[in-house]
Amino acid sequence: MAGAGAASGRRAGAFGRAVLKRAQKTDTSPRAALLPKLGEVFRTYGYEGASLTLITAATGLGKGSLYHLFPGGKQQMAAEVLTEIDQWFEREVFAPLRDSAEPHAGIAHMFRATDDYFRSGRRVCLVGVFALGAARDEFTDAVQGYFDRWREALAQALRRAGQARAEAMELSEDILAGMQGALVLARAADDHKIFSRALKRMAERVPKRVG
Amino acid sequence: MAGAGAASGRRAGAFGRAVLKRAQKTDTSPRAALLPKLGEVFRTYGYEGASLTLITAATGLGKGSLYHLFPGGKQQMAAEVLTEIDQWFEREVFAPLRDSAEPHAGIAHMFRATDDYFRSGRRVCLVGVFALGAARDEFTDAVQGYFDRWREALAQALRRAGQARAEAMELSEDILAGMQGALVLARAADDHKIFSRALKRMAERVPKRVG
DNA sequence: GTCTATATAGGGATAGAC
DNA sequence: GTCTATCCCTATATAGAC
Repeated sequence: MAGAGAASGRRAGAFGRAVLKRAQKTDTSPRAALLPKLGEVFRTYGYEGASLTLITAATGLGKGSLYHLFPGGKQQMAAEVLTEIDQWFEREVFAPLRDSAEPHAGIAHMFRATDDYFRSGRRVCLVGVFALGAARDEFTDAVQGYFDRWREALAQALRRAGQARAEAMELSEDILAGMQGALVLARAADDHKIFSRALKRMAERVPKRVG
Repeated sequence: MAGAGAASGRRAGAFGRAVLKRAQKTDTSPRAALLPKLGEVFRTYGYEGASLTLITAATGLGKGSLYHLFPGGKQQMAAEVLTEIDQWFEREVFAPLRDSAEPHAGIAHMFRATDDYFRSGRRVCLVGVFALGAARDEFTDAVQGYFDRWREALAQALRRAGQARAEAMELSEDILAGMQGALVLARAADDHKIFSRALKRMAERVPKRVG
């Protein structure tokens, strides 16, 4: 779930489907199926804590198979997981924020998709976990880009919704920080409702549509 | 720095000083001097990533010395670091929130002390780092207690400042989450100003004193 | 493409000299 | 109280059989 490709393969001949797949960069190779499982291991144990033993247990594959699929080892696994996460957010969150005709709809969609993705607070943010640790320096671009493009897309939607430039910048920063912090607090207290409450309050801080 | 004991040993005879030390639990043993250095290693590399090799480099002590001082190994080191952090916040942040005659003064003091402690965003929160990783389960009480008592002390100050019970609970949660999230974003973007901006905006969300 | 060795390095931890 | 030397285990990674 939450992975790429859930929306593919709907109605197309063999040729059309292949084109579609390439166009959307949907990967049906065995590696693609592993990425969500790898993601959960990195999320739970962090980059350093995610040992190959834990990874073999989570994936059901031996080390030999893993290195066959990811010759670059753990680093490549994490890099591909980050790429997949980025693509998911680009499609499900950033693009709607930028493209939806009605900016409030895009913002509402962001809150829904985010709540889903983080399982209403039961799941932490892998990019946040990496950002806080030493792994940040090994995955700088992915970590910076994720938050940067999220903030930028959200600020743009807020501006389109009528907010002044400075206020849109500030509120987008507040909302992103509020979500990340709520994930920290939720996991610290082992109480996922902290995240739901925070999401709700942040949605309320978005100025309503005039008229 | 930012550790315990900076305020001790000011003006007291040998006996008075000893009493003072015990009363404040100020520890002048060599172990106490190591805790800040250990803290920085755990903060930077996380619990799993903080290898004894890194720790020996940061402290200038060999493994033998470290195990002489901390027979419980890495676990004990981390536990004592967490205790020291907790004591520092209890003294510099939680107690002022609870005890200051003027609640707004306690809250203002919290923002100043927090800005200092996190070096205006250049430093991440060790408790937050632990909370997000697998170490949380090994240090549950310390991790839960830290955020819990902070939130509780802040909510109490907000109530004393005139806020309704429910609003005080919500705002205290927002402020804690906002700070933690801002530390994540600041480190992700490698831009500590994100934290300062967030602190300022959160201070503005605290209702002003009436009159 | 998957597995079972195996190689090599680094992990945490201990013993014992000084 | 500090060091060096060492133990044993687990880490990542590779080779090669199937």
